[in-house]
Amino acid sequence: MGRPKEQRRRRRELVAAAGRAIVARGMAGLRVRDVAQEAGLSAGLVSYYYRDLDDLVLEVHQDAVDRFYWTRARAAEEVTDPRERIVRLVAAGLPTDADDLVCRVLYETHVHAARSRVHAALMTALWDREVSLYTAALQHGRDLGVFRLQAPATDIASNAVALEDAYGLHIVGGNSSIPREHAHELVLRFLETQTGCSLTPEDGSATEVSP
Amino acid sequence: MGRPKEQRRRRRELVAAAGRAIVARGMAGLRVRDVAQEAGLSAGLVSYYYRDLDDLVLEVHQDAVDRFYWTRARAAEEVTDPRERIVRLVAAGLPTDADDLVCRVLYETHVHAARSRVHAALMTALWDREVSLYTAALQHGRDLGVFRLQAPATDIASNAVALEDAYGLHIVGGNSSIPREHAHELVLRFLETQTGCSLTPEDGSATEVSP
Amino acid sequence: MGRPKEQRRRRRELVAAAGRAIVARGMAGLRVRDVAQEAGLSAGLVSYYYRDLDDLVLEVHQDAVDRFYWTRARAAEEVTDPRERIVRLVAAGLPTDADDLVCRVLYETHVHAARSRVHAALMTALWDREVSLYTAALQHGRDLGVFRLQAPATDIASNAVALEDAYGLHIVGGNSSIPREHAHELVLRFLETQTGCSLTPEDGSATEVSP
Amino acid sequence: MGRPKEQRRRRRELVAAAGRAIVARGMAGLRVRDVAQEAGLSAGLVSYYYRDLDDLVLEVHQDAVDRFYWTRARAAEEVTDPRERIVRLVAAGLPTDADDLVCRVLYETHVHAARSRVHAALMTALWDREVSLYTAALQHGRDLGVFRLQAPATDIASNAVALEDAYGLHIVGGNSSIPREHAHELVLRFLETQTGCSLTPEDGSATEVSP
DNA sequence: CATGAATGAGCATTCATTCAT
DNA sequence: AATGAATGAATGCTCATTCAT
Repeated sequence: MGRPKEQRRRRRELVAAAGRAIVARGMAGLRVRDVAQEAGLSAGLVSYYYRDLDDLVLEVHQDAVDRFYWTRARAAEEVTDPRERIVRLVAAGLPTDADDLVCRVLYETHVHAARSRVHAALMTALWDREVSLYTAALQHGRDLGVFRLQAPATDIASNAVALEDAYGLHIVGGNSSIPREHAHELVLRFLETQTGCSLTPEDGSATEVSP
Repeated sequence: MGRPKEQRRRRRELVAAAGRAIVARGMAGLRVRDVAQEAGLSAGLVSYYYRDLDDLVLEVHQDAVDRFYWTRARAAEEVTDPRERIVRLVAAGLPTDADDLVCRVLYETHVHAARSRVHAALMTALWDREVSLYTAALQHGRDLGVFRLQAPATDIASNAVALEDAYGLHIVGGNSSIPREHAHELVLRFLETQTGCSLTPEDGSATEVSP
Repeated sequence: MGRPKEQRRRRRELVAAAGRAIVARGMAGLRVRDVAQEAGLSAGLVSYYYRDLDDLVLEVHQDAVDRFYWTRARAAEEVTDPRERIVRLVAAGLPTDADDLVCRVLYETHVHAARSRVHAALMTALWDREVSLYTAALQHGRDLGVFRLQAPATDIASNAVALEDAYGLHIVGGNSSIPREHAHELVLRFLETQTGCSLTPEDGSATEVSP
Repeated sequence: MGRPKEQRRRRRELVAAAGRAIVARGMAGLRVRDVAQEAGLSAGLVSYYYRDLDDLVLEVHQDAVDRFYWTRARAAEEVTDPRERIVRLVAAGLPTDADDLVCRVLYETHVHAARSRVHAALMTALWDREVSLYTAALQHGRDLGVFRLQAPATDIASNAVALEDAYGLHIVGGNSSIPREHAHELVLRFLETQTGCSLTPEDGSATEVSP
């Protein structure tokens, strides 16, 4: 019944609206009304498309995970130099600012994962994919002889992703002791020591660190 | 007017109950009823003690911050050896398990900080205190000649706290790719490379890492 | 957006129901539930139409004022003879019986006026309009030479309205010493002495009072 | 049990407090809490003295009736001249101002009489006593040859009391078209025409009205 | 497809009352 | 005698949902 094209469009709108609503009201406080208002629709229509709010929330999480992952993956793919690739991964791995929508949705859903198996699974999946991204870049650099890794690639990758996660949490949370730029520096310095390679992005000529 | 002793006792009970309720239902979904039920009291009595739920939530956050910080500070103070001190800081900095109450409350309130100045301030304060704890321990070890720091003490401290924050988030969130033990290892390995010092806790005889 | 016709009908129903509820429970004791029950609707719907009960109460007052005034004005207009007109004004100015709905609503709101500027204004407005009605009728009779007024027309009018107000209050209040018929007599006798004109309605031939 | 003196004192305090509370919140909206707060006591104690609020309200009504009646009776008794007596009755029959406590209580209870037999009886009793007061004064003046009554004494008395009741209602209700002074004038003018006797209180020498 | 009307369940809150002190 | 603690009932309100249009 109806045109499936319209259906899909509406659902995409609702996912976007729900994301904004979650950011505004908090995951656990999400109400059908909020989604409707964000979407500029009636509350009844939201129920019409999503019988269960949890389904909608799940799609929001999936959507955020995809957006976040592919943004980073694409950013990394755009360059071949392993140093450049790492620098780009870090840049795309931190929230652009305290209002970064995708990141805020992800933190909301991540904390919510403590109460939901499905969301825990999505969180785990994103983690694994992010670690893979870093691992691949690190191994690539090592294979090219650019990086001299001080630890197993997956360990370095894990810690890099962890640092991003933590600093991201504090950035969107408004921790005044950690400006985004500072966080950015700290992650890069960490990777420099772990790869034995300068990753200063400003001068454009990332060079090996002399011992 | 009444017995202030009883008042304070009740309020402490309610703070504890509210913490459990927040963990169970989520920060934004917290209802007076939940707190009352957790405390085994009537809903009316919760309103009687806390006209505004926000006040109660704030006390929960403060309480969690204090508990978390002092547990770590005390754990660190119990030993004088800088290596032991670092090891203890890491152990006390990660959730004991996925159900660690204080940690789950902290993650709930941290994400909520994105919507509340006051909670952002509390989160910032905890961060600063944790970084100080690590910084002091690192400087102490350096002064004793045990640590050869590969970066400024505060930078290493920041990254250490960040790693704990992130791994803690994934532990309580049920990330099956990061068991607590693994996270523990990763943080310690990070600190070993940054301090140039073995921090293996098992054998009890932490020794310098030979280059 | 919806059918305004239906909206207005529902609101009129609610005003009527609220009037009955006020009479049954008293102005200050009015509850949303009472209105809903009187209207045979759910309590939620009352809130849906009137966010604030005060707004509904205000409309009830306005409605009662209008009904009361226009009933009297129309009654007076139906006849041209000034004596008949006065007689009709008096008859329409007293409650039909102790259960007269409009009158009971008016007394409830009048007493409530002591606590509310808005209701005081409505009460004043009704008073002024009633006095005007009598004043006009008295002047008309005087101009025709039927009445010989013993005092300024507005003074007589004021006192006539006051007598109705007081006797009406006692009639709806169940004062057993003042049956409606007696009150009616007393007001008419007062007006006979003030107009120097017989106003006996029974025999149908009101004649001048001989001095 | 206990000292009955204290009991009676407390109950008198509560009656006074309840009167103030009724004026502030309205008869039907009266709550135990309001009485307690007005009396500066705990809510539990009000329940202790008056198991049923209706009993307290009844005493408030009785108290107001007594106060109102005896204030007038005493005012009238203080002078022997029938004109002076009438003038004093009128003065004591109108509220001193819009906040006149006894009068406001009486109007609250009078309107409430429409819902309560007992209060209707009290209202009737007050009415009868007031009419008696006027009737006696009028007959006294007539017997002395000072008044030439234009109607039966009880009829004039009834109308006089009615005028006071109505103007009093509008005065406490805040009817801006009827200042107290104006109401006072209108009642006196009415009585002058009915008694054929000047009742101007200002000059101190009330004299017969020449026809 | 989309809305406003309408409901009932669930919520926080307020209240009168009871109880221990 | 008097109070504050504590509760359960009741109230108003908000919400998700259903339905007619």
